[in-house]
Amino acid sequence: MPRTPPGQTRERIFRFVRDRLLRGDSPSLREVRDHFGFRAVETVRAHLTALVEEGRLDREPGRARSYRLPSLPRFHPVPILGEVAAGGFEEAVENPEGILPVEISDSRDLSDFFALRVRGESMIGAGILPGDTVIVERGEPRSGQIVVALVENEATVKRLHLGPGGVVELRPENPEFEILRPPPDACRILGVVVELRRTLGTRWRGRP
Amino acid sequence: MPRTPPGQTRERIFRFVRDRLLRGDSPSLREVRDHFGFRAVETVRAHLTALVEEGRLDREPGRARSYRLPSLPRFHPVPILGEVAAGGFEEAVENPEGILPVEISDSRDLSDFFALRVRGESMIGAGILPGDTVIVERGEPRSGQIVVALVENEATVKRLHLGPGGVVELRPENPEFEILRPPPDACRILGVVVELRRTLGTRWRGRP
DNA sequence: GAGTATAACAGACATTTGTCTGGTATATTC
DNA sequence: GAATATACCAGACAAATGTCTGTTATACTC
Repeated sequence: MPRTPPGQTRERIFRFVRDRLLRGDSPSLREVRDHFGFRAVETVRAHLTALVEEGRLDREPGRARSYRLPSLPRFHPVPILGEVAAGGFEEAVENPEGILPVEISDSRDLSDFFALRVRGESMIGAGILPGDTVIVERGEPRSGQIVVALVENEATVKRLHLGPGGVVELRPENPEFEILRPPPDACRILGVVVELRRTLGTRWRGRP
Repeated sequence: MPRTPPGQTRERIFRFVRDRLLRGDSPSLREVRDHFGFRAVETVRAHLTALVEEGRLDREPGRARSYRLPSLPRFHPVPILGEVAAGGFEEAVENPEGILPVEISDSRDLSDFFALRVRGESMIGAGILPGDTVIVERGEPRSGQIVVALVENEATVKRLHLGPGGVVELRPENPEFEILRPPPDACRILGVVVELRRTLGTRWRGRP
């Protein structure tokens, strides 16, 4: 293998490893060696060790395939809930429609998160359309935040307003919908919407 | 280790491995063994082999830490472009602001995808707000699709309408904005918006 | 030219990790 | 009760993988 200008091969190795890691598949030293046509494992190890020292990679010594991207946010499994309404909340978490990988800060409690598909057009004014997926964190919501609430056995996305004396208002962002003022015991705030995802397909092309 | 009811331990092992895999970290047999307090590696191997036969896990024999989730959509690295405007497009791809893992079908060409942060309020009617991140696939757009276009050296998100004779219309979805009818040589359609992501609130979110 | 840093190689070595063969115990089924 | 299936254990083994030590060559600096 001919000698290359300083840093050039290292950059190519970094990109190769990075792309493999983003696919969830950490390569072994020999796999990297073979990909670049090196003849010595040590060549790869030297480059990777340098990349770790530069802070561009992380690793655990003496472990197979342990290189990681320090800058890459870690994905955590968040259950996509189907019918929260009928059963209890915990049952819904135990039988998710699917799992969605979501970036969550390490300081948060993973079990506080879930995802929900949006029904209805009541939040169009906030850019939340039917069919969107919202990611929700359970916990005490503040006034003004967009929340998921369980009202009359149905999960609904609205903006929360807390009035004096603990009066709860759930405000839609669509003039065609009414503000909900449920009595405290008929309404349970499930959590705060922290992220929204939408896949654009062919379904709603040309919507007015 | 006491004997457990059939299937129960296997379920727990599956969940443990699944969660580790979603964090991008495939456990070794001995790591699983230690986590559950087994004394024999073979116990774990038997369970995992069964899970593979049930189709709940995938693996490559004779490879370290090679268990995978077959159901998990594969995430691919998509560059987040900063300033497309100034420089050329290829330069922007080479120097991304960050990398965003995106679910992409295997039939697509990974290098056709990029992500862009939305500026301006011209697409509020389509539920696309400033600050949102759109994921874009390069390629020939069809009339009616939401596209990213390069007009007067600035990337902009609009709905595309192709009129007779190849007339290009870029329609905002906000009554306060005008329809753009750029001459063909002053407008380059970069691609079609296929996904949208929005982070709400103060939750931490890392950018690599 | 001497010194130094970097790229790449060579090959032995140690550890991690997966594989295999056989065994014990507890249910369930016929 | 015999046969069968499953959960778990024990320990040897082999393959994959990371580690180490030493070497050669090229480029740059003083």
